[in-house]
Amino acid sequence: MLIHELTQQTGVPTKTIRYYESIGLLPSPTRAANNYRQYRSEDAERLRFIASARALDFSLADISEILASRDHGIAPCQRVLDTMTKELAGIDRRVVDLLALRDSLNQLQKEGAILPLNDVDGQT
Amino acid sequence: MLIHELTQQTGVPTKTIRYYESIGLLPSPTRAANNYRQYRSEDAERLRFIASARALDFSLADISEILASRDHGIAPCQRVLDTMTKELAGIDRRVVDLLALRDSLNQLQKEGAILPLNDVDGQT
DNA sequence: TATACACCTTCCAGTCGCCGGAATGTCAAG
DNA sequence: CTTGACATTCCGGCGACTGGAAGGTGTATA
Repeated sequence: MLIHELTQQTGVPTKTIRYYESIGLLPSPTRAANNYRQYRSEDAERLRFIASARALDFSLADISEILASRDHGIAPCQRVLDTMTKELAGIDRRVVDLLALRDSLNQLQKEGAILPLNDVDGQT
Repeated sequence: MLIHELTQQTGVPTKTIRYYESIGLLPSPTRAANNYRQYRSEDAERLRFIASARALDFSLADISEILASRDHGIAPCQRVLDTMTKELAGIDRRVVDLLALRDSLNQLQKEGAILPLNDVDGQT
C-alpha cells in the first residue's frame, strides 16, 4: 500500500508518517522500483497505535519506548511506567481544569459578557 | 516590583515573562535607572490571567485577542468566541479520552501487563 | 505524442511556546 | 573588594510537526 492509502487508513498525514520514519518511530518500509514507499497492514496497525497514544499526549519518546518493549515482548521498563503514573496524576488535574473551563465558557456564551476566566483558579 | 518578585507572585518564570513581553503579550514595563524592569500589581494580574488561560491550553494568540478585547472594554470578537466554542466541543472529547486512558493505565499498573492501549479507541 | 494531473521523492525552513546558556552589568553584605 | 544573587541581551535548541520548493512517476485524455 502507498503512503497515501496509509494516510487514509490511519488519518495520519503523509508528512507526519515520513517524519515518524525519519526519527525511527516507524521502520523504513520497502521501496517499489519507482522508489515509492510500500506499506503492509502491520505498519498501519503500528501507526494507529502511535496515533492513539499521541491523541492521549504521550510523547514520541515514550511511545518509542513502549513500542520497543512491545517489539521484544516484554513489559515497559520502569521509566515508562513512572511516566504513566505521572500521566495518571496529571489527568485528574486536567479533567478538573477542563470541566471548570467548560463551565466558564458556557457561562460566557450565555451572558455574552467579558471573559470571567480570571476566576478559574479562584483568585482575583 | 522586580521581575523576580513577579515570578514569585505568579509562578511564571522570568524567561517566560520576558518572552511574553517580546511578543507583545505583556506591555514593556518602565525601567529603573539600572535598566531593570519595574512591574506594578496590574501586571501581575494580567500575567495571572495569561497563566490561567495557558493552563487551559489557550494559544498565546487567542489570549492576546481576548486581552485586547478586554483592554478596550468590549466583548471578544466572533473569531475568539468561535475558538471558545471549538474548545468547548474539544473538552468533552478530551475528558472522555483522558478518563479512558486513566482506566487503561490503572489496569496496566495493576496487571503489570503489556500495554493494552490498542483498545483505547475501541479498535484492534 | 503532448499535456495535464495526481501522486511520489528529498530537503530546507518555519511554527509555537518556551528553556538553557553565554557574556555582561548591578547591587548589597561580609 | 570580592562574593553572590539578582538583572540584562542574544543565540540556539527542543518537540512535533507543517509548508513549500524542486523535481520524478504514472495514468488518462485531447
